Amino acid sequence: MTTNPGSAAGPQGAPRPAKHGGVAFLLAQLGAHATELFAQRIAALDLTPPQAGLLRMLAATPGRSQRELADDLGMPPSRFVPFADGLEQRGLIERRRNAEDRRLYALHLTDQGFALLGELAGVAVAHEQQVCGALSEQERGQLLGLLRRVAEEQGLTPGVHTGFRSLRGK
Amino acid sequence: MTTNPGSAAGPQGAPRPAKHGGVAFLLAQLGAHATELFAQRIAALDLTPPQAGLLRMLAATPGRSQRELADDLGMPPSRFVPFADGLEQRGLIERRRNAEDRRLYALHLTDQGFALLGELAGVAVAHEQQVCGALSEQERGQLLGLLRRVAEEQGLTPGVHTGFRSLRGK
DNA sequence: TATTGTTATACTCTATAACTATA
DNA sequence: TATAGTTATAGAGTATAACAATA
Repeated sequence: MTTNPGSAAGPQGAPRPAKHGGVAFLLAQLGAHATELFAQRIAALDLTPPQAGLLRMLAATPGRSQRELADDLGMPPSRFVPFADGLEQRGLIERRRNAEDRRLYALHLTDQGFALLGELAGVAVAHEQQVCGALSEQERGQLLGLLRRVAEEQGLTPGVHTGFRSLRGK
Repeated sequence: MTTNPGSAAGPQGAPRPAKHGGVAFLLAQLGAHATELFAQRIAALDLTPPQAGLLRMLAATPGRSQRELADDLGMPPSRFVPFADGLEQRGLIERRRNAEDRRLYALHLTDQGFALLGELAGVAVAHEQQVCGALSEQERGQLLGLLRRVAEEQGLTPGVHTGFRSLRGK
């Protein structure tokens, strides 16, 4: 179809400069940016975003099964295995057998895991500062409130997100 | 979980429950979420987020070289080639030779490309509504203002983001 | 010699689907 | 029979680097 339809903003008329983006676009853009900055920071701890995510999740609710955790992280169980292996070999997490149902593992942080999580918290603070540098303390609170409302309404689980598509730091 | 072995709360004291996230974390979480919803919507147009991104970029500033565009999209030139091929074969964009420097192509939208961009605009509106459903009109404006300030201070180019890591819609 | 676009290739990542052990 | 974890494997996606044409 060459003749076409549609919108007039074509070859001739001034095409809307694809306005530079509404809230949704800015969220996507800033989200990717924040994720990238965070990935760079935690690379110093030899961690990737999904690894940091698992450590946080295990601190929040220890003893969960691999399948549950894999689901929360948005990865298939088969991928979770080598993913957890890496952290276990580094002594950051450990797999304990569940006595009641011996098919399941119960994953826990080790002392080393908790220690690293502590460092991670420090990094997160610096990261937050860097990202929010443009805003006053008050505005930061305002933004936080709005984002929380949106996140809740969208049905997102606090503290976890399945958006870490790649396992590599970047 | 039953026995709940060991301390649920870390080696000793209660570890901060990895608080559910500051501004930076929420941006990452919501950004990934918004990107996913958008990808699902434009799949109906047989487009992926980076493809939609290129169409927008070509509407905003036509005639740019492949290398420039590839850089903006965060992909190596070698990956841009088959990426552009797909859109060209669908008649959405066209490669014109640059008379001044014949090494370069000048990429442009075709009429079909403009038409599809029009449809895309409609989708974007619906997407914005869905993501901002929790907020009043006023709050939406407030959020938009805050996000723009952050984006600007972070040095992000309006309208483009390199965060589309994968070529597939998802 | 440097740069744009292209192709070739090797490598990583990923999902799917078998396989085991428990239930 | 169904489920958690694991392993194997084939396919897709990716970057690196060589190449051709132009500057």
